[in-house]
Amino acid sequence: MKKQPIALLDCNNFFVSCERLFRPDLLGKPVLVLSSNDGCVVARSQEVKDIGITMGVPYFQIKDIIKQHDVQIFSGHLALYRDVSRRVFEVLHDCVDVVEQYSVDEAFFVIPPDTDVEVFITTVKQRVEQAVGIPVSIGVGLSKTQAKCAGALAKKTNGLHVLTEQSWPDVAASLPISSVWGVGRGLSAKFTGHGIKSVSDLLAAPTYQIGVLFGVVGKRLQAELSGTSCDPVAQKRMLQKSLMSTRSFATSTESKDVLYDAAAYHARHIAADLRLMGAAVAALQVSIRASRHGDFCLRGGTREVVFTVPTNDTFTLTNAAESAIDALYEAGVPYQKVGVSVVEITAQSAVPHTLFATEMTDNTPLLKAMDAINLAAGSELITIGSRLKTKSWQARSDRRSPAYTTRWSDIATVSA
DNA sequence: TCTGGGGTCCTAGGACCC
DNA sequence: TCTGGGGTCCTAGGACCC
Repeated sequence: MKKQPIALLDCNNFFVSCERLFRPDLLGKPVLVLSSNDGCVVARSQEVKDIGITMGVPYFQIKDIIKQHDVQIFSGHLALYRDVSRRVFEVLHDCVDVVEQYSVDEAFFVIPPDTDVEVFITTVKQRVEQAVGIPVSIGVGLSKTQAKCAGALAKKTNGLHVLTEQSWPDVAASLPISSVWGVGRGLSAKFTGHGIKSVSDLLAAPTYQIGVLFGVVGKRLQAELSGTSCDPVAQKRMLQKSLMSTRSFATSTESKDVLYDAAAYHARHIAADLRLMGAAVAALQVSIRASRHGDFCLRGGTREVVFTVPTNDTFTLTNAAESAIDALYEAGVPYQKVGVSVVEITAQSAVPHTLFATEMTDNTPLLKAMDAINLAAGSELITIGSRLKTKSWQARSDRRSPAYTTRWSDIATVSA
């Protein structure tokens, strides 16, 4: 059977492109987007990359250079980006059958059989860019890993790159092993230590030796790079395996009430997400941490609460989260972060009826109504489990753009 | 003074069993 | 004084990704 090429569609400088969508005056100007709490750089326009500002660098370290080059700054606005992302992939789904969304700004898809690859991806790129207005790149190879390599090359040219059997050996020789998808700092150092510096070096190494030294991860990388796909494009999106909500505080705190409040905030957001997914969970984990950069960096911990029956009930989850805080809290520690996560997510339809729940109240109608109101408001109008009147612990987002697409009051006005 | 948030997968090691 | 070997399952932690 002939191998069907795999493509990767990647939105260019995605968060920056989203901001520019509603601020076309910023096209061609240096723009960057900051993480929550305006902590560090998470997206850069090409102009910002050219200045030499690197990914993930703390904001306070680059304030001078930002001023010097008149860089435009935005606080990360995930709701906006998610909405734009949804539109991008809607168009992609219109173009192809087999699509696997990989992240908020990337998706793999299978090139349909008997298609001219170049023509096909050119059309896809044009359709997305015309319909949504976000510039995208597309790379094509025989595996996801090859497609990622092609995608990187695409960004350096006109946004399209197709690897062929003829071009691949030269490309492989020019690609450092550290640039490969799945090769991070640790693996890269280990590869280099064994004399494997480029993709060709890895392809030339005996497979059994790679297996011994690098385990299944190494063998899979080698196969994928040689054009044998080990990870097919998944047509159906399965239920995700875990879900978490975490946030650093604007400033650290020793207040237990703040921890309660933050834990409840995360728990009810997870509960709402679960209901949206039609899913339930059997356990919830809460973790609290002090600052990573200080005397208390090792303080904190994780606590799990198990439910007798899988649930997505906001009251149950917030109560569990607060009881976990009770167990974890130590007076006198300046806490910086609270996170709540759930694993083993199951479809709600698969939740068994229990023999043990004696008088379980069914809050479903109430919670459904609450979800609908909050969704329509575009913010948390109704909350459960809050103890504090203010959200003083919440992160700073001083330079956040309006919710152009998800909040009625923020819709852009057009004058003609 | 100020360093993100949300995921997946793999591995090693312990508990437990026969 | 002697004290197996092999298997499974679970968990915590690490590496990696966007």
